[in-house]
Order: sequence, then structure tokens, then C-alpha cells
Amino acid sequence: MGRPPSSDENGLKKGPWTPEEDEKLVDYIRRHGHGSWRALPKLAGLNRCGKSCRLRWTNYLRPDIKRGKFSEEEEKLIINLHAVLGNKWSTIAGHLPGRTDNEIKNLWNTHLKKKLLQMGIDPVTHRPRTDLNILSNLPQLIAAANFASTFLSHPTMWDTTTTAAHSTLTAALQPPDAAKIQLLHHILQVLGTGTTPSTSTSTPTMEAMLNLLGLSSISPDHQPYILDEYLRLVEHSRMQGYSINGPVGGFASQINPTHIQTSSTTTTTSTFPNIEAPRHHHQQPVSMDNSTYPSISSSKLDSTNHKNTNIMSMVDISGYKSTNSSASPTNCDQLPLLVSASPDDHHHDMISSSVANKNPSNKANPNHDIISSNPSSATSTTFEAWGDLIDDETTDSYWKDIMDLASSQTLVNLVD
DNA sequence: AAGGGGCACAACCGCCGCTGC
DNA sequence: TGCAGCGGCGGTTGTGCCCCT
Repeated sequence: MGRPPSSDENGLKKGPWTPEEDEKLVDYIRRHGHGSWRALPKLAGLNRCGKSCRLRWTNYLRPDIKRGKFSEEEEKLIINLHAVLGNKWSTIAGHLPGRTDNEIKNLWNTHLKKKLLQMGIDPVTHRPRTDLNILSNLPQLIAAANFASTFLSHPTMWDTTTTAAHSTLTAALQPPDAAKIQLLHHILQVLGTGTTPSTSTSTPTMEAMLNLLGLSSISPDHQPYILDEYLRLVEHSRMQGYSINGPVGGFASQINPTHIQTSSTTTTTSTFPNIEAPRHHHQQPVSMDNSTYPSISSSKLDSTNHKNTNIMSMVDISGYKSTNSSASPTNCDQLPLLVSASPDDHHHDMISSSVANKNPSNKANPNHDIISSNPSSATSTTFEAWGDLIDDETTDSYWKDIMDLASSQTLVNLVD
């Protein structure tokens, strides 16, 4: 462990300390105190720089150092303190007798950070991870994708506003992003059922589907139409050669219209007539086929019976709610407070964390009250949400994080 | 049994702020 | 007031160990 023995340009030794050096240092400090660290090495007969001696003493040789595994209480305390103080390791260490800042820093970087990430908590902000904020926007994003698909298929529907959205969305739906769409489907599938298609025997209700897709604010008259588009998008992805593997395919098959149920009735195949039978527009890309929507006139959702089975509420970050009102350093029984994950916070988080990176003193988090995420109050429009996503220069990292997330059981745990 | 990857952690590096001259 | 020295701090690196394949 440590580094190979080496020396700097002044001939001073660097690297791991030998037992002899340790003994010399301890012996000297016991008899004389450390005094000036700069002068100490010479006086103690050490061929080290003062800084190296100081670090060795404070991080390793000090007699009051408690070594060994951190207890669960200590870990909780560190998390709580970090929520309040940020990366002020020395201050945090001051609250843990016998522990050094270096030790705590190492523990944080190798252990606690991952632990929080696994819990879906951003270790920097101690808020629900921003990718989860993105996830809270996914219904809107998917709805936007559906609209895009709609516009692609119905140029006559375009007006100046939608044309702009269309071009944005068309770009967003280019092949490289088909994989993203597939991933979105996958995630939504997980969010929607809390299980994988291969193991799920449940069928989503129409209400659940609509909420899942963020369509609750859309006129009920148009909802089946949009849903149809959604399924068409899935099919389109298939047709484009972006194989919709298990989960996504399972998702689509789960939405078999013959099994979609409203809260009180089972819809008939007339809602999605193009699902069961081979659909002519499956034979070509979504792009300009304006002969679709055979179902539009006949498909009517029972809008009077629109029970709001809000699937997204299942991933409401209120699940993270902490009951304490302040993250007191002395309260180590609870995990640190978490704050709003409302989509509005997203960019704010990005900015503040960016500022925090410049100014460590800003890393400390105020003890905000928790506001549960509310997809309905998300980014003002679906197009804006989509635009935000695809315009954001950090999009790639979001996707990476989402992929990480999707590959873990975190979401399932959240839903649970 | 061997190799590779991840983890743990000691140690180094560079910057910042305080203090004394 | 400005500057230099020093201590302290946070970030990063490098290496041995351990576990898994």
C-alpha cells in the first residue's frame, strides 16, 4: 500500500513510512511536541519534509486515533454532517473523536457515496438524484415523443409552433436516440409495474397507462389517439431495427388493447385496432404515413370514468421523506434531510452544484423542507421538457446515469 | 491456479487562508 | 499594506489486497 520509496529534488524521502521513521517521529513529538513542522524533520533526524511528517502524525501516528471499521452510527453521523457541512472533512472529523479527516474522506469516497447513490440520493446535494428528476419528467417526454410521431405522420397538422417542435423532436428521434427511447420504455415499464415483463402477469389499466405517459392533462378525446401513437412509436423503433428487447417488447405487448382496462370497463379492440392485427403503417417508418389512425374516429375513452391511478406517484420522491425537520449534526439516527426534487429544482440544482464546486462553502445544504415531486407541475410544457433534455449539454451524463439506474434495482426499490 | 477488476487507504499535490514582519 | 512562510484542507494518485471468474 502507499507509494514506492522515492525522493524529491531536495533529496527528501517520499513514499511509505518505515517503522523506524515512525518511531523517530513519535519519539521526538512525545518529548518535544511538534513545534515547527518545518524544523521538525531535521531535529528528529528524519529525511522528510515537514509536511510529510505532519500528515504522518495527524493521520496515522497520533495516539488518540481510533482505528478499525466505522460503526453504523459513525457512518450515519458522517452522512448527516456531510449534508450540513459538505466536504469539510476536518470539521466532520472534529465531531468524530479519534477519526481523521483523511479516514473520513476515504470512507466517503469509497463507501458512503456509493451507498447514497444506491439509495437514489445525490451524494453531493443529498437530494434525490437529478436523474430521478429527469425521470419525473419522462411521462412528459414520452408524450412529447408521441406528439412528434403524430406530427410526423400528419404534416397538415403542423402550424408554425408545432413545426418548430417537430424539427426539434425529429432530430431527437434520429437513430442514435432510438436506443434512448427504448431505454425510456424500459424504465417506464419498470416504473409502471415494479417488475419485469417476463415476470409480470399484471396488465396495466388505461388510467395507469395515461398517467404513466403523462397524458392526464390531455383531452380525454385525444388520449386514445396519443396512446395509439405511443404504441406506434414502439413499433416504429422495432421497424427501424432497434430491437425492442424483452422489457420493452414486453411493455408493448402488455398494452395489448384487448387487455387494457379502464377503472370500470374493459376497452374493446376498437380503441387500438391497429395493435392486434398487422398494421399497415408498420410496414414503413412513421415519418410521413398519413393514412394511419383508423382508430381515431372510433376510439373513445370513457372520459367520465377517469380514475386517476397515478403510476408516477409510485416513484414520488416523497418516499425519501425524512421526518426530522433539521439535519442536526447531533441527530445521527436519521439520514439527512432531502429536499425538493421537483423538476423546477433541476436546473437550480445544476447551477447550485456548479457554484458549490467553485465555492466549497456553498456545498452545505440548507435544510429545506421536502416537497414531493409532482409530475403535473413539471416543466411547463412537454416540448420544453423534451427540449430541455435534448438541449442540455449534460444529457449524455443523464443517460449514463439513467442507464446505471436502470441496470440497478433502485427504481424497483423505490416503487416498492 | 491465474488473471483481472475493484476496493481500501496511505500518501502526495496544490491551493487557500492566516499570521507575522 | 503587501509579502512571504507556514499550516491546514480537500482532491487525487498509486499500490497492495481481496474477491470473483
